Amino acid sequence: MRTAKTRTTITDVAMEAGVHPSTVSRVLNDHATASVKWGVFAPETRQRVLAAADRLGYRPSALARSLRLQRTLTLGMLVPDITNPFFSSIIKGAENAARERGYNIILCNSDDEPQREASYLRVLRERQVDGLLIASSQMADNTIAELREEAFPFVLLNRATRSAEDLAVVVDNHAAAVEVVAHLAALGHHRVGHIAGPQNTMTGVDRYEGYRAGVLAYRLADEPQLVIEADAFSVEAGHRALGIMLAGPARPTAVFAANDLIAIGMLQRLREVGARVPGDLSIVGFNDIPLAGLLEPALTTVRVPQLGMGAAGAHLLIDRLEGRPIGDVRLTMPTELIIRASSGAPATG
Amino acid sequence: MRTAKTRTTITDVAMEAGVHPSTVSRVLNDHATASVKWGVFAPETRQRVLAAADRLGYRPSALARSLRLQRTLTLGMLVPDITNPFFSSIIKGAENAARERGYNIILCNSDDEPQREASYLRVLRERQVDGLLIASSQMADNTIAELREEAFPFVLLNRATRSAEDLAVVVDNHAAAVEVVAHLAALGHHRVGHIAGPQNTMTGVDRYEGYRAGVLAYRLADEPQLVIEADAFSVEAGHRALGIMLAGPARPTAVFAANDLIAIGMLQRLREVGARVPGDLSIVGFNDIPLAGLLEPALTTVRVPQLGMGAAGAHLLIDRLEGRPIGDVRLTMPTELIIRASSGAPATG
DNA sequence: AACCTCCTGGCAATCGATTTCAGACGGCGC
DNA sequence: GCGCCGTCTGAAATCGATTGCCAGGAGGTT
Repeated sequence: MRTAKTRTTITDVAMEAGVHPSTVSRVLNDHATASVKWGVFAPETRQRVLAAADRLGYRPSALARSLRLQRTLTLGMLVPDITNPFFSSIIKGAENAARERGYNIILCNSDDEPQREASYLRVLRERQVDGLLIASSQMADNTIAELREEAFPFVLLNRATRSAEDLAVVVDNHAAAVEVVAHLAALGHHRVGHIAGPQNTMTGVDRYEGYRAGVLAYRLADEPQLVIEADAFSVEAGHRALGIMLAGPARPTAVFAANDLIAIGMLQRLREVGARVPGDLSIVGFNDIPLAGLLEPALTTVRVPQLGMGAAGAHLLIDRLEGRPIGDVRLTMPTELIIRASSGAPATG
Repeated sequence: MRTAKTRTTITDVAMEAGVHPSTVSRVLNDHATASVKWGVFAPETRQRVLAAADRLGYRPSALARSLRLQRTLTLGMLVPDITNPFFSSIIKGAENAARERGYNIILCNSDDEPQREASYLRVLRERQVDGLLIASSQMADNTIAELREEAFPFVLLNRATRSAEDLAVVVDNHAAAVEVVAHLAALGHHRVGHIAGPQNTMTGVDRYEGYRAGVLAYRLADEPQLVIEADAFSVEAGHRALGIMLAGPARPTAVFAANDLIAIGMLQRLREVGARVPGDLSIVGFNDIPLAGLLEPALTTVRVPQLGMGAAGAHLLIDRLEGRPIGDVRLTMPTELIIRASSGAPATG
């Protein structure tokens, strides 16, 4: 019983219909032959084959087909942490788009460990995924360079490389960060701090540099102690980092967090010390994850179109795979500053 | 250049090493033959093969191997919504466990649409995934019955069926719900409401019935208007449902939400109407998603070991796939009531 | 010296579908 | 009536790896 019944193959269908397997294949795929331009089959044969396939509940083996065609209709996706709502939204967007176009996604959670990343990369290539969606921010540039050299198709999400030929979907982190600082300056803040993301990531660096540009442009207080580098884009790291900043002499009236999770960690810290937001400290995040608007106070943040980024990435990759013309190699999605309750005017005096 | 270089195959390695492909296969897999009990090869041959494989950067094709072996070392996973933190944690747990044991996961987001579910199910079986992890709560029981009849291996996560043979990893929703009501009763609440989950899901029904049992056991107010069925396990549904309850004559002093997202929607509604939590209304959720403790007020909720459930599900499935002995067909994970700030004594008078 | 045993590694079938090449058959024009 | 052409279908190779079976050779025993 256990392994008794083997799957029904194309040969079974052929036997049942009394034709050759190749005929079955052609009928089911509406295939053109050298002589037949548009798979026009004798209606009688066609019917017999379809009926037989139906009767036997035939399901073609994607494995066999992939082996023959040398394409799997599968994309590999590498993300640092699926429980980060930012990435889960991106995944959802990518998965939807891929599905629409007939592709599936094998998901790999790297936990930001280079070793896991490398191991997954190997596995995905052994499985002959047609292409890769890489949202893993820490992946070493030379790992990516390797992919590029081997002409393995991939698209970077929420990061880019120096190479101008790599496909990537990004946002203008620098400009958005400047906009955040502008917003805080307009509210009357002069001492604006920044909890930066890890500086070995592109987003971390770009947002930090945008912050610096904003500080200079708006002539805000420019002191080293106003910036702390968080060791991860996480709640815990934000909690720790703000603790460090508050223990020092910085005394900011507003702090720009490198992402929403860091901002949430900061809010938590502020609750612990009994500070009011935005009364004692204004907080601005980045990404606008689904829960950002539901926090208390609701978080002012930069909206990044997460579903859109995922979808754009998948479409870009599939366009490349299918040889369609590609517009821009680097796609920049629009951002929008969403002003909510966590940012306000500084306390006077 | 584009398609010039085809992948290096086992035949290439064989040629390079001057041996037969079968020898390469056996060396690389340390394989026993009829006569050779433990893949003992002439060290010289062995070295030559390994060196050749290394020199050519040989990567076996998982596709070809899977076709031959009739197993893909791949699991399919169906979830209703990856952006729900509850499920993303389960996915993470499952993925970690699967990875440890050499399996990969193809992720499918059903969005709770039966049509998408069915379509994914078909695709996953065409791809010959070795087994399925099903966390999709709405999947019709007869779809599952079909899988069972065809002896297709699967494990249900966070739900079960009536059939005693189906593998499942669950929590005792009924008992946990009773415990929630007990907690609220102990705080002095007499009018405890319930925003129930969709009653076409097992978790929705079990938690509702546990609530009912608790209400009866603790002799609390037992009025129909104290229960509203949310139309989804989502923030928006919770927001709507509490609005409906508050518009009616129910006047609860505490409400048990069928899950944390519903509870978050309720908190949002209460902020809008200016009610204080827990002063005006105590709120209890279910699941303890990662952000539950970071909300303001921090959410009292039932902790469900999400990573553990995912991991247990993956292990259970793989045990079944590999023919290992299986302890309990239905694994019940422990829950724990986490008391935080959102539940307190009712206002007196 | 003949025979047996034990290693080692080659041969070929197999997994299931696709596709090129070629053959068969029927009809039509001359 | 014969040849040609167009339409359909069959035969067989192919994708890349695994594995049962078998052959040949080395070494030991009688």
